[in-house]
Amino acid sequence: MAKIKSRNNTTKKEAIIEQAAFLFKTKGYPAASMRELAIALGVEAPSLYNYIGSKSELLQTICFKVASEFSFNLERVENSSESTITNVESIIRFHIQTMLSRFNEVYVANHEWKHLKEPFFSGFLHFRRDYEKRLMILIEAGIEKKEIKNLHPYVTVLTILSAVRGLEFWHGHKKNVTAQDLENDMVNHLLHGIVK
Amino acid sequence: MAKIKSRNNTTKKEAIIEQAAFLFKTKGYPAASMRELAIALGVEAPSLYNYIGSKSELLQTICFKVASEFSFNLERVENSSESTITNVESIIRFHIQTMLSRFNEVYVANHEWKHLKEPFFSGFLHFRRDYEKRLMILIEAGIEKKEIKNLHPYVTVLTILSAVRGLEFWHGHKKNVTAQDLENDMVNHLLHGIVK
DNA sequence: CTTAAAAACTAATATGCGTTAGTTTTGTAA
DNA sequence: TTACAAAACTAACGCATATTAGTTTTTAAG
Repeated sequence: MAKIKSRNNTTKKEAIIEQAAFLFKTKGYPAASMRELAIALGVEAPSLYNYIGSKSELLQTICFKVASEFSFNLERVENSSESTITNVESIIRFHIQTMLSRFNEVYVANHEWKHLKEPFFSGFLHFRRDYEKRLMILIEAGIEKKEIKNLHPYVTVLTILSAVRGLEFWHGHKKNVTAQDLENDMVNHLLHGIVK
Repeated sequence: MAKIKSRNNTTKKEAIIEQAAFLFKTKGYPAASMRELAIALGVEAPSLYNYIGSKSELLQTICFKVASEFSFNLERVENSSESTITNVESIIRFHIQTMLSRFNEVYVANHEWKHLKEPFFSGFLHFRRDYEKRLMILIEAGIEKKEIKNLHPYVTVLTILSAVRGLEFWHGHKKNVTAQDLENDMVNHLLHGIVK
């Protein structure tokens, strides 16, 4: 009867993943049911299994897709020959832009990864730690070059990553500020502070 | 047979809430079961209902206790006659200290409040928005007095709140940095930036 | 020692979950 | 029109959940 509605340039599996990202974000992974996901796609729950292997496979797909994109971007920056400040700014802007344009998936990767099953849980944890470590190395290089204040590198990394992550709250608000202004103000804040 | 172990100066209900905070933090509210909570307290699940009304009541208690503490602190700052910078610094330090000393409960209030049932869900959402608004008013006053850069106040509030929230990741790491150094470095970063 | 309340227990209920099996419908190409 | 595969359906299984009811054990005071 009803057919899974797939937008022109996406497969049905991609449509399921997209809807799952929205649902996992809204309800949280454990509270999101396959029946509810199916209804949102105009279908009965068992029909989903013609396209996917399991509920947890959906979570894995979302989390690791996001992870690989951030990792790829960081690699690009690591190979650049710009100043550390320019590199850090570039990373902050990538985080902000990705957070805003791919909100559901990034949110799920940030919040629901702890419900991954092994070995994916450990794999994702390892990715996170590795990503933070690579950022710390970047920051340390900047301190070495006297471009950046001698604060503890992990605290700096944590502050930056946490701040951009917090855009999940801005997403709902839609204040009278454009995405571009938001991005510029946050970069300014994180690099130069708020004290005049 | 087995008795709920209550530490000397806490009631059994408080012991349940404390353990629930740990469990809700670790597994997430929907995935945390009353059976598991009971086992952690050395008891069968139905016995818990001699002390509490329901699972969701536990979540409500945790979320609103944390909320009231932050609200109370903000009220204190609002009535102070210090400079805006001093006030903002005070709030940041309170967030950091509370995050570190009351980790489980603050984490649950930050992450699991969306599983509150009505009218508590709406109530908590209202509290959050109100808290952010009051912080914005504080920031706006600082901009007026030319103490603070003219960035969009909501972006500033979001950046600060998100950064301190991110300490949930530090908690596990226990890097070679004391809580005091962490606090000072993060305050320094958020007020004055990282660029030398 | 008796007694009454506090606090544990066992058993059971209703509900919802992810998933599988088997069947029917739909869409497409020969 | 026929035939085949893709994709939907219904029914059901096994399991876990929060919670209730009713009963027994433990605790502590008179």
